[in-house]
Amino acid sequence: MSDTRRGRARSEAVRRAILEATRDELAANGYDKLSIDRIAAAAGAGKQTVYRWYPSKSALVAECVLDGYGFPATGPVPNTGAIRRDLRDWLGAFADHLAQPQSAALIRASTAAAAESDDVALRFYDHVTAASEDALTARLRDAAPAARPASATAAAEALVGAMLYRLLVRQPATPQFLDSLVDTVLSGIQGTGGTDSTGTQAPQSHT
Amino acid sequence: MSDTRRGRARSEAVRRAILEATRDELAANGYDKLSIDRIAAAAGAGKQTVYRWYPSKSALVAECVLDGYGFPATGPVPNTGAIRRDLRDWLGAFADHLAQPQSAALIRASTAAAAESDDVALRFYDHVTAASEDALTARLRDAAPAARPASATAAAEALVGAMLYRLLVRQPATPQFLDSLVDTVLSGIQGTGGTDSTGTQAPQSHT
Amino acid sequence: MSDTRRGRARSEAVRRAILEATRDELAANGYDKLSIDRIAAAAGAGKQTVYRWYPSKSALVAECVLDGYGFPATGPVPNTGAIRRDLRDWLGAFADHLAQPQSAALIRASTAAAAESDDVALRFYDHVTAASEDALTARLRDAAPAARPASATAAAEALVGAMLYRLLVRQPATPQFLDSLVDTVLSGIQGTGGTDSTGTQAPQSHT
Amino acid sequence: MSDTRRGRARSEAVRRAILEATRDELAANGYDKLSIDRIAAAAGAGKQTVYRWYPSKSALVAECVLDGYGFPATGPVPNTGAIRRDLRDWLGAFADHLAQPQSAALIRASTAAAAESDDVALRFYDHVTAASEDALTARLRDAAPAARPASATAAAEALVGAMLYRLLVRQPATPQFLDSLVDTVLSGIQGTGGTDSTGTQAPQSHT
DNA sequence: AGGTAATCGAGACGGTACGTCCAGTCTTTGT
DNA sequence: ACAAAGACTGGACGTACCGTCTCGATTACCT
Repeated sequence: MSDTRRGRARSEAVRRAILEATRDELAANGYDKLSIDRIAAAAGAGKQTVYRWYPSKSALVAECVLDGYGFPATGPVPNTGAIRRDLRDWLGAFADHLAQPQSAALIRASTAAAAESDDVALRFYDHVTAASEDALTARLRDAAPAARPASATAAAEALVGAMLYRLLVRQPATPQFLDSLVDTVLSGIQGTGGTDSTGTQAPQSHT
Repeated sequence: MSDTRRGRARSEAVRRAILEATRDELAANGYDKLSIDRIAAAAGAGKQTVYRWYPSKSALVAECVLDGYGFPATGPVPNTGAIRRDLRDWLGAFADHLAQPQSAALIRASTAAAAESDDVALRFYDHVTAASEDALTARLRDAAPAARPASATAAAEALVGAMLYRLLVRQPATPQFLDSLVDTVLSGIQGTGGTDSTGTQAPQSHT
Repeated sequence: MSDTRRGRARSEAVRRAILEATRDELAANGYDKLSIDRIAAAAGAGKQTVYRWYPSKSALVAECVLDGYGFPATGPVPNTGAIRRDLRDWLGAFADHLAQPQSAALIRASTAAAAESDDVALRFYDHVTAASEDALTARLRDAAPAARPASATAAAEALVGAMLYRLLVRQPATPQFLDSLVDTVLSGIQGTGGTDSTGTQAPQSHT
Repeated sequence: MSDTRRGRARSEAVRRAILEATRDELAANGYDKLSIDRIAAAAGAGKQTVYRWYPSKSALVAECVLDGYGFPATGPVPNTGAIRRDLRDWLGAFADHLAQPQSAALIRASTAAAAESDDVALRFYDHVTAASEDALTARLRDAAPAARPASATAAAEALVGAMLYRLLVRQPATPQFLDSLVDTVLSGIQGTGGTDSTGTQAPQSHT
């Protein structure tokens, strides 16, 4: 009873070459114009080899961007004691990464891939939300132990959503924008404060 | 010196038929598998006529979703006096729209189109951010005249970004999520409060 | 009771412009790539006007080449008393005309048109065979009153057929070829002479 | 240094299917209305495969008619000792072939193809003239060893030219016409005889 | 050492869609 | 009524890719 496979072993080197070629093609031409033929040619591989590793264009892109090149590692939020500055720095690092044209192209490509494929969408969600929510939750737990977990999710997705939205619509995430974003998420809309004299304090259910 | 156009007039009826066929195709197959051939056939039009109106797949989709069918009109935020409830209702109406599978497909398609094309991305931004920011700004002005304009933009994009992100990654915008989102945007992350004893109050410049 | 047509009269000038544009297009691109759009544009005419005069591409080409430009008038065979030289000169003049690249292109185009359309084929036959047979018959009647009419037809079509065949297959009608052709038609294949010691003199019926 | 071809071998079966589909299409619709789309569909092949084998409509038709179906093999002229009857039989067999509507359509198509393309024209010439000239020369050598080679070419092209001309202009090659043609080529125009009392015996140079 | 089997580059295969061009018709305005 | 202009449906063009299949040539394991 043996699980060692017979025949020639699959080459990791070829797989890497395919991912690199994919990354280059994505940065140059975007998701829509991605061509398996071109990728295979650029990687010096046969088309069949590409399909052996990745069954579809979207799977290839997901692998490339999420587990290979392109998406930032989303490290932990730093903890200097000053939460506003820490959050701002963390978000700024993310913005700096998105400001590189090549990274922007890769992430836009992965959003297009996620729009097409449910599988990729879920991988995208798992990779992005989980990481950023964890980072945020960990930092907030230090600053405010009473924070409810749902708030961290909402805040994480508001931050990530706003950043990706800006990327999608080609608006730069300026320092001013990042400041306003951090302020909003930490303190609520300026001027409304944390209280609502006319509304109900408890969240209302809808739908 | 004449501005009268010679030749047969361009048919608005055909244009509408093209947009309707596009809408149906998008809902059925998604952006990637959209075929101009099929759209033209379904609209009873020649391919050339489609290209006469819209130079590319992305332009067609943008017109279809933004100025035709699919994207909610993003009306004004209601003003019952209770801002939290008003905002929650406004967002809930948006979420209800996105919960319809057909609408979800159309909007995912338009995000894919925006990812492909700078032009479409800007039209998307103009249509979505401007409308939601205006609605939000108008409502906040009533509630808190002192709010800075930048906050409205950040808040609007945080809300819209979070909603679109959820749509993209196939996560339903549950009532609980909407509640948390409204709370965060109105009051900041629960537990951190409106003050930050350790951070600087004034926003820091970054990058 | 009036036979004057109401409205604007059809313009002969436009018709001529159309034929000239057709001639130029044929010489430049050949029959296959002929485009009514281009012809109309070059003639400064609307497409409808072209179709009003000529219902099809082949009719237009027939009119252009046969009754307009391109095909030689096929005048009478000269009569200097020396029939061989007269026939040779007549054929030489035809060959000279076909040697011009533009004329060659026009006639090749008309053969392509004849291959496509029965109508054009018959017009072609009427124009070409009748004229050359008449010319040949008239000359032969002077030289040999006993000649049977069928011979003139066969000889005319052998000559015309050989010339068009050479044109079709891009072989120049060299002086040597013309000499051999005239010899063959006037005297039979060299060396076989006018008698056939082993065959029957009277033509045999076949089929 | 290797001449082994890599990749999947090209399928002769597909090539044959393409030629058969072409033959059927040509017989049914003629050269002008020939559609590569339809041919590929009828052959159960992709368009690209058709283009891989034949770069253009005219090349495809040439291959189909000349080296495939349609053009008679132009066998040797029979030798029963009676040259007139032999030649008449040979030509009659050719005429019989052209009398079939389907064959007529194929050959008309190949003349249209030759009119379009220099390449096809030369292939046509090589296939037709060479074969008929060889057949004729071989037979004449037996009957009249003194015949000059140039005569055989002229005679062959006069015969072939006349036959193709009749085909082009939709005139049947009647037995009477064939008789006259054979007489003309063997003995010269009836009534002029083999001598020319008023002309020069030696061919004149022209042009 | 010699089979056996999976993988490799290469590229032909049946298809689908592309974006362009043209045929032939129809509509609009101008003459 | 005719003419130019030009939009319309329809359909073929030749190209580019898709995903599959078939080659000969490599590797690797397994007798």
